[in-house]
Amino acid sequence: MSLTRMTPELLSVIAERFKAFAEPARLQVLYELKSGERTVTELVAATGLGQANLSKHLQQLYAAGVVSRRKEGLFTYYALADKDVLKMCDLMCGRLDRETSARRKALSAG
Amino acid sequence: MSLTRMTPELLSVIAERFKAFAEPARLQVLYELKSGERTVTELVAATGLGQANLSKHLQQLYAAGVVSRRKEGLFTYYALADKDVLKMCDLMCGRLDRETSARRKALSAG
DNA sequence: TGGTAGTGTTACTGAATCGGAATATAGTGA
DNA sequence: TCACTATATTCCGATTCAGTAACACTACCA
Repeated sequence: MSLTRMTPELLSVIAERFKAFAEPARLQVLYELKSGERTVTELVAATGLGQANLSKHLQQLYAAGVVSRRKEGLFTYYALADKDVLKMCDLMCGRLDRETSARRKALSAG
Repeated sequence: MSLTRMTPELLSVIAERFKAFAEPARLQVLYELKSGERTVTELVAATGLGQANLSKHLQQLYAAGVVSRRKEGLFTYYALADKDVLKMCDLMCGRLDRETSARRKALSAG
Protein backbone atom coordinates (compact mmCIF):
# COMPACT_ATOMS: atom_id res chain seq x y z
CA MET A 1 0.00 0.00 0.00
CA SER A 2 2.88 2.30 -0.66
CA LEU A 3 0.99 3.59 -3.67
CA THR A 4 -0.15 7.15 -3.38
CA ARG A 5 -3.84 6.79 -4.08
CA MET A 6 -6.14 3.82 -3.58
CA THR A 7 -8.75 3.78 -6.31
CA PRO A 8 -11.34 0.99 -6.69
CA GLU A 9 -9.59 -0.09 -9.89
CA LEU A 10 -6.24 -0.33 -8.16
CA LEU A 11 -7.75 -2.30 -5.30
CA SER A 12 -9.19 -4.74 -7.82
CA VAL A 13 -5.86 -5.20 -9.53
CA ILE A 14 -4.08 -5.86 -6.24
CA ALA A 15 -6.81 -8.26 -5.16
CA GLU A 16 -6.43 -10.13 -8.44
CA ARG A 17 -2.73 -10.57 -7.78
CA PHE A 18 -3.34 -11.96 -4.32
CA LYS A 19 -5.99 -14.24 -5.74
CA ALA A 20 -3.30 -15.90 -7.83
CA PHE A 21 -1.68 -17.10 -4.58
CA ALA A 22 -4.97 -17.96 -2.89
CA GLU A 23 -5.33 -21.50 -4.18
CA PRO A 24 -3.72 -24.74 -2.97
CA ALA A 25 -3.24 -26.02 -6.51
CA ARG A 26 -1.49 -22.85 -7.62
CA LEU A 27 0.67 -22.75 -4.50
CA GLN A 28 1.67 -26.31 -5.22
CA VAL A 29 2.74 -25.27 -8.69
CA LEU A 30 4.80 -22.40 -7.27
CA TYR A 31 6.37 -24.82 -4.83
CA GLU A 32 7.39 -27.08 -7.70
CA LEU A 33 8.78 -24.17 -9.72
CA LYS A 34 10.94 -23.21 -6.77
CA SER A 35 13.67 -25.55 -8.01
CA GLY A 36 13.55 -24.38 -11.60
CA GLU A 37 11.48 -24.21 -14.75
CA ARG A 38 9.15 -27.07 -15.66
CA THR A 39 7.04 -28.16 -18.58
CA VAL A 40 3.32 -28.67 -18.20
CA THR A 41 3.72 -32.43 -18.41
CA GLU A 42 6.34 -32.37 -15.68
CA LEU A 43 4.02 -30.30 -13.51
CA VAL A 44 1.15 -32.70 -14.14
CA ALA A 45 3.34 -35.54 -12.91
CA ALA A 46 4.68 -33.60 -9.93
CA THR A 47 1.38 -32.22 -8.71
CA GLY A 48 -1.13 -34.89 -9.66
CA LEU A 49 -3.43 -32.25 -11.12
CA GLY A 50 -5.35 -32.88 -14.33
CA GLN A 51 -3.79 -31.44 -17.45
CA ALA A 52 -6.70 -29.15 -18.32
CA ASN A 53 -7.00 -27.98 -14.76
CA LEU A 54 -3.29 -27.31 -14.44
CA SER A 55 -3.20 -25.50 -17.76
CA LYS A 56 -5.89 -23.15 -16.56
CA HIS A 57 -4.10 -22.48 -13.30
CA LEU A 58 -0.94 -21.72 -15.25
CA GLN A 59 -2.79 -19.21 -17.39
CA GLN A 60 -4.00 -17.48 -14.24
CA LEU A 61 -0.53 -17.40 -12.75
CA TYR A 62 0.84 -16.05 -16.00
CA ALA A 63 -1.88 -13.41 -16.31
CA ALA A 64 -1.11 -12.32 -12.75
CA GLY A 65 2.57 -11.99 -13.60
CA VAL A 66 3.55 -14.64 -11.09
CA VAL A 67 5.18 -16.99 -13.58
CA SER A 68 6.94 -16.52 -16.90
CA ARG A 69 6.82 -18.90 -19.83
CA ARG A 70 8.94 -19.90 -22.76
CA LYS A 71 7.91 -22.04 -25.68
CA GLU A 72 10.32 -24.54 -27.13
CA GLY A 73 8.91 -26.79 -29.80
CA LEU A 74 5.96 -28.66 -28.41
CA PHE A 75 6.81 -27.78 -24.85
CA THR A 76 6.04 -24.75 -22.75
CA TYR A 77 8.42 -24.11 -19.90
CA TYR A 78 7.03 -22.25 -16.91
CA ALA A 79 9.15 -20.57 -14.25
CA LEU A 80 8.74 -18.18 -11.35
CA ALA A 81 8.59 -14.62 -12.64
CA ASP A 82 10.98 -13.20 -10.05
CA LYS A 83 12.38 -13.60 -6.54
CA ASP A 84 9.56 -11.65 -4.93
CA VAL A 85 7.19 -14.51 -5.61
CA LEU A 86 9.01 -16.67 -3.10
CA LYS A 87 9.52 -13.71 -0.79
CA MET A 88 5.77 -13.35 -0.72
CA CYS A 89 5.24 -16.98 0.19
CA ASP A 90 7.99 -16.86 2.80
CA LEU A 91 6.42 -13.83 4.38
CA MET A 92 3.08 -15.60 4.61
CA CYS A 93 4.68 -18.77 5.95
CA GLY A 94 6.59 -16.72 8.49
CA ARG A 95 3.32 -15.31 9.74
CA LEU A 96 2.00 -18.84 10.03
CA ASP A 97 5.08 -20.05 11.86
CA ARG A 98 4.93 -17.31 14.45
CA GLU A 99 1.26 -17.89 14.92
CA THR A 100 1.45 -21.62 15.44
CA SER A 101 4.41 -21.34 17.79
CA ALA A 102 2.56 -18.64 19.73
CA ARG A 103 -0.43 -20.95 19.95
CA ARG A 104 1.79 -23.79 21.11
CA LYS A 105 3.26 -21.55 23.77
CA ALA A 106 -0.19 -20.46 24.89
CA LEU A 107 -1.32 -24.08 25.14
CA SER A 108 1.68 -25.23 27.14
CA ALA A 109 1.29 -22.21 29.40
CA GLY A 110 -2.29 -23.40 29.74
CA MET B 1 7.72 -21.77 1.26
CA SER B 2 10.50 -22.01 3.72
CA LEU B 3 8.56 -24.71 5.50
CA THR B 4 10.12 -28.12 5.35
CA ARG B 5 7.27 -30.19 4.00
CA MET B 6 4.34 -29.15 1.84
CA THR B 7 1.31 -31.22 2.77
CA PRO B 8 -2.14 -30.66 1.23
CA GLU B 9 -3.35 -29.38 4.60
CA LEU B 10 -0.56 -26.85 4.83
CA LEU B 11 -1.19 -25.67 1.29
CA SER B 12 -4.83 -25.13 2.20
CA VAL B 13 -3.94 -23.09 5.26
CA ILE B 14 -1.55 -20.89 3.30
CA ALA B 15 -4.11 -20.44 0.54
CA GLU B 16 -6.67 -19.39 3.14
CA ARG B 17 -4.34 -16.71 4.41
CA PHE B 18 -3.75 -15.33 0.95
CA LYS B 19 -7.48 -15.41 0.34
CA ALA B 20 -7.91 -12.90 3.15
CA PHE B 21 -5.96 -10.40 1.04
CA ALA B 22 -7.62 -11.36 -2.23
CA GLU B 23 -10.63 -9.06 -2.05
CA PRO B 24 -10.94 -5.34 -2.86
CA ALA B 25 -13.24 -4.72 0.10
CA ARG B 26 -10.83 -6.34 2.54
CA LEU B 27 -7.83 -4.55 1.05
CA GLN B 28 -9.73 -1.31 1.47
CA VAL B 29 -10.23 -2.13 5.14
CA LEU B 30 -6.52 -2.84 5.57
CA TYR B 31 -5.75 0.43 3.82
CA GLU B 32 -7.94 2.28 6.30
CA LEU B 33 -6.40 0.49 9.27
CA LYS B 34 -2.97 1.59 8.08
CA SER B 35 -3.36 4.83 10.03
CA GLY B 36 -4.56 3.21 13.24
CA GLU B 37 -7.35 1.24 14.84
CA ARG B 38 -10.95 1.88 13.85
CA THR B 39 -14.42 0.92 15.04
CA VAL B 40 -16.83 -0.88 12.73
CA THR B 41 -18.93 2.26 12.36
CA GLU B 42 -15.88 4.29 11.38
CA LEU B 43 -14.95 1.66 8.82
CA VAL B 44 -18.48 1.66 7.43
CA ALA B 45 -18.21 5.41 6.92
CA ALA B 46 -14.70 5.26 5.50
CA THR B 47 -15.27 2.42 3.08
CA GLY B 48 -18.91 2.80 2.09
CA LEU B 49 -19.48 -0.90 2.65
CA GLY B 50 -22.68 -2.18 4.22
CA GLN B 51 -22.43 -2.91 7.95
CA ALA B 52 -23.30 -6.60 7.67
CA ASN B 53 -20.98 -7.05 4.74
CA LEU B 54 -18.14 -5.29 6.49
CA SER B 55 -18.69 -7.26 9.65
CA LYS B 56 -18.29 -10.49 7.74
CA HIS B 57 -15.13 -9.27 6.07
CA LEU B 58 -13.75 -8.31 9.46
CA GLN B 59 -14.48 -11.79 10.80
CA GLN B 60 -12.57 -13.27 7.89
CA LEU B 61 -9.62 -10.95 8.42
CA TYR B 62 -9.63 -11.78 12.11
CA ALA B 63 -9.88 -15.51 11.50
CA ALA B 64 -6.93 -15.23 9.12
CA GLY B 65 -4.89 -13.42 11.77
CA VAL B 66 -4.60 -10.31 9.64
CA VAL B 67 -6.29 -7.96 12.10
CA SER B 68 -6.64 -7.87 15.88
CA ARG B 69 -9.64 -6.64 17.80
CA ARG B 70 -10.45 -5.09 21.14
CA LYS B 71 -13.87 -4.55 22.66
CA GLU B 72 -14.61 -1.42 24.60
CA GLY B 73 -18.19 -0.94 25.67
CA LEU B 74 -20.41 -1.06 22.66
CA PHE B 75 -17.55 -0.62 20.24
CA THR B 76 -15.15 -3.07 18.69
CA TYR B 77 -11.82 -1.61 17.62
CA TYR B 78 -10.02 -3.36 14.78
CA ALA B 79 -6.34 -2.90 13.98
CA LEU B 80 -3.66 -4.48 11.80
CA ALA B 81 -2.29 -7.58 13.52
CA ASP B 82 1.36 -6.77 12.82
CA LYS B 83 3.78 -4.99 10.52
CA ASP B 84 4.04 -7.91 8.11
CA VAL B 85 0.51 -7.23 6.92
CA LEU B 86 1.63 -3.99 5.32
CA LYS B 87 4.90 -5.56 4.23
CA MET B 88 2.84 -8.10 2.33
CA CYS B 89 0.82 -5.40 0.60
CA ASP B 90 3.92 -3.36 -0.17
CA LEU B 91 5.58 -6.38 -1.70
CA MET B 92 2.59 -6.95 -3.94
CA CYS B 93 2.37 -3.26 -4.84
CA GLY B 94 6.08 -3.26 -5.60
CA ARG B 95 5.52 -6.06 -8.06
CA LEU B 96 2.77 -4.03 -9.65
CA ASP B 97 4.90 -0.88 -9.81
CA ARG B 98 7.75 -2.63 -11.56
CA GLU B 99 5.36 -4.29 -13.94
CA THR B 100 3.52 -1.15 -14.98
CA SER B 101 6.73 0.82 -15.38
CA ALA B 102 8.15 -2.04 -17.44
CA ARG B 103 5.03 -1.96 -19.58
CA ARG B 104 5.32 1.80 -19.95
CA LYS B 105 8.90 1.40 -21.02
CA ALA B 106 7.96 -1.32 -23.51
CA LEU B 107 5.24 0.88 -24.95
CA SER B 108 7.43 3.93 -25.34
CA ALA B 109 10.17 1.76 -26.83
CA GLY B 110 7.69 0.06 -29.12
C1' DT C 1 -37.37 -1.92 33.13
C1' DG C 2 -37.56 -0.29 28.48
C1' DG C 3 -35.24 1.79 24.70
C1' DT C 4 -31.44 2.57 21.76
C1' DA C 5 -27.01 2.06 19.42
C1' DG C 6 -23.10 -0.89 17.87
C1' DT C 7 -22.03 -5.21 16.31
C1' DG C 8 -22.62 -10.04 14.93
C1' DT C 9 -25.40 -13.74 12.59
C1' DT C 10 -28.54 -16.06 9.40
C1' DA C 11 -30.96 -16.90 5.05
C1' DC C 12 -31.02 -15.97 0.45
C1' DT C 13 -29.58 -14.72 -4.37
C1' DG C 14 -26.53 -13.95 -8.16
C1' DA C 15 -21.82 -14.23 -9.68
C1' DA C 16 -17.45 -16.33 -9.75
C1' DT C 17 -14.62 -20.52 -9.75
C1' DC C 18 -12.68 -25.24 -9.45
C1' DG C 19 -12.31 -29.70 -11.64
C1' DG C 20 -13.15 -32.95 -15.39
C1' DA C 21 -14.41 -34.50 -20.15
C1' DA C 22 -14.24 -33.50 -24.63
C1' DT C 23 -12.42 -30.84 -28.16
C1' DA C 24 -9.25 -27.65 -30.50
C1' DT C 25 -4.67 -26.04 -31.75
C1' DA C 26 0.09 -26.31 -32.91
C1' DG C 27 4.53 -28.51 -33.57
C1' DT C 28 6.97 -32.81 -35.04
C1' DG C 29 8.23 -36.69 -37.70
C1' DA C 30 7.22 -40.42 -41.10
C1' DT D 1 -0.44 -35.57 -46.03
C1' DC D 2 -1.29 -38.35 -41.76
C1' DA D 3 -0.57 -39.62 -37.14
C1' DC D 4 1.08 -38.36 -32.67
C1' DT D 5 2.29 -35.45 -28.72
C1' DA D 6 2.11 -31.28 -25.76
C1' DT D 7 -0.65 -27.68 -24.54
C1' DA D 8 -4.75 -24.68 -24.60
C1' DT D 9 -9.74 -23.93 -24.67
C1' DT D 10 -14.66 -24.80 -24.17
C1' DC D 11 -18.57 -26.64 -21.89
C1' DC D 12 -20.71 -28.32 -17.84
C1' DG D 13 -21.99 -29.56 -12.89
C1' DA D 14 -20.92 -28.56 -8.23
C1' DT D 15 -19.24 -25.54 -4.88
C1' DT D 16 -17.92 -21.20 -2.95
C1' DC D 17 -18.44 -16.41 -2.02
C1' DA D 18 -19.86 -11.34 -1.93
C1' DG D 19 -23.67 -8.50 -0.92
C1' DT D 20 -28.17 -7.51 1.22
C1' DA D 21 -32.10 -7.68 4.31
C1' DA D 22 -33.84 -9.17 8.44
C1' DC D 23 -33.05 -10.52 12.87
C1' DA D 24 -30.32 -11.53 17.34
C1' DC D 25 -27.33 -10.05 20.86
C1' DT D 26 -25.11 -6.98 24.11
C1' DA D 27 -23.81 -2.80 26.49
C1' DC D 28 -25.31 1.50 27.88
C1' DC D 29 -28.62 5.02 29.59
C1' DA D 30 -33.11 7.17 31.09
